[in-house]
Amino acid sequence: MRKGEATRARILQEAARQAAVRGLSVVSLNDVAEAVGLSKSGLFKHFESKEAMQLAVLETTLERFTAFVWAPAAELPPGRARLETIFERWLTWSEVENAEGGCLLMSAGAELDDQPGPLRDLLQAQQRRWLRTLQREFTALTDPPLSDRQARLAAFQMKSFVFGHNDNRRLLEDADARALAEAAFHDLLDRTARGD
Amino acid sequence: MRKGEATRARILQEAARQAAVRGLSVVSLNDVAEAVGLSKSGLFKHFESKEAMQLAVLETTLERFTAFVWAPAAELPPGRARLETIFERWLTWSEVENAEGGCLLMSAGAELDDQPGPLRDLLQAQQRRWLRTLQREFTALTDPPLSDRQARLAAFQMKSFVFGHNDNRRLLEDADARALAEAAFHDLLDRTARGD
DNA sequence: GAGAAAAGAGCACGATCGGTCACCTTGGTC
DNA sequence: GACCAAGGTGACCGATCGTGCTCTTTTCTC
Repeated sequence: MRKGEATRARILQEAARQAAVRGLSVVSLNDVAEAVGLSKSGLFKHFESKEAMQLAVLETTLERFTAFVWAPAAELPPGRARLETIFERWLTWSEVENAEGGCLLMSAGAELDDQPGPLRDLLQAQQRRWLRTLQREFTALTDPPLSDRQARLAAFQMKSFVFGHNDNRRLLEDADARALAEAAFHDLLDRTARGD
Repeated sequence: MRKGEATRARILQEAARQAAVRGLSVVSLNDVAEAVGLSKSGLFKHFESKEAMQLAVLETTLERFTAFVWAPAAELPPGRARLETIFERWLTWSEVENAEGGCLLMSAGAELDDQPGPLRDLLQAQQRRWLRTLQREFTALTDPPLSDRQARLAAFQMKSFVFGHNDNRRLLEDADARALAEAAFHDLLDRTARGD
């Protein structure tokens, strides 16, 4: 059982890597098994189907995302510094996690947005929660607190900048992607704090 | 030849539809052929390979994008109204073009960003040009004109809002996605015009 | 209307896909 | 050290993948 959990983790790691590069729905069980040093049928002792493996990949990636982006910010009190930490960690996450293939959550979002099923359901639920978290953080930014609509608008922009950063960096290969995103975000923080 | 061009167009239309839903690299020649009422081998009289077909799909989609988004704006003089038209048409494009599968250019961007080849090259080149076009439009927004850096930052934000709109609408199924994007964009126009 | 070229059908190929089954090997427990 | 379940292998299944081949039908041109 100890052994089993270790190989399961190795499988998930490799599967996540391939999913980030080729797409979550296009990972090949054969290739994953080979890379891990297993036979294809050996995989099925850890996951009852390909979809179950994809789901596990998504779950562990979501957990890693929370640990990497949210956890460090959670130690700070609500406010501007916390939001800045979230944004910085978020950008860094999308840069270093699966460095070759890019952020899995982002590519999976584009991939799953029109393919109903448990994968989409899971990602949608988490992303909705994440966006509400951001909204809550913005609400706590000013005194008196922002209106719901203002906070939603700010959270929407914050998230948009992460998407923009990702596209500029990966498809356009723009070396200034991060600087642009940071500048846009700090403008957003400034005018939100001013109460625009 | 007249006949051939017609079926070629039908093939491209169906292939684009499937590419938007399933992903550009996962379109099935069999399914495309069947949907068009052709045999699989019949496809190869119009495209020498699957990749050639994907490339043609991307090319025609890019042309349609330009015709739908840019052409109406090009009739207006540079300035705020033109930028507003571009943004509105862009959002509408992503909503109505391949309504079931979403904007092909967006999903293809996420799909191709780590897969070198002519497909990625084409999309990257066009998207870079498009972003420069937006930057140019922003430059012409104020008198005196915006600095390069300011215009780039504005274009980056505009594009980001389209990405955010797309994700909110399709994955999160947020009914307010368009309203949020429009609000964010008009704020951007306002403060850019003010010279922030 | 004859002839050539284009459009398309049908079949088969090798590869790969996710998945199953029977069998063997290892590791942990009493 | 016996035992049993967990971990893992290899062969194999049917389906589908992109693609090449030969052959027939349609369409355009003179």
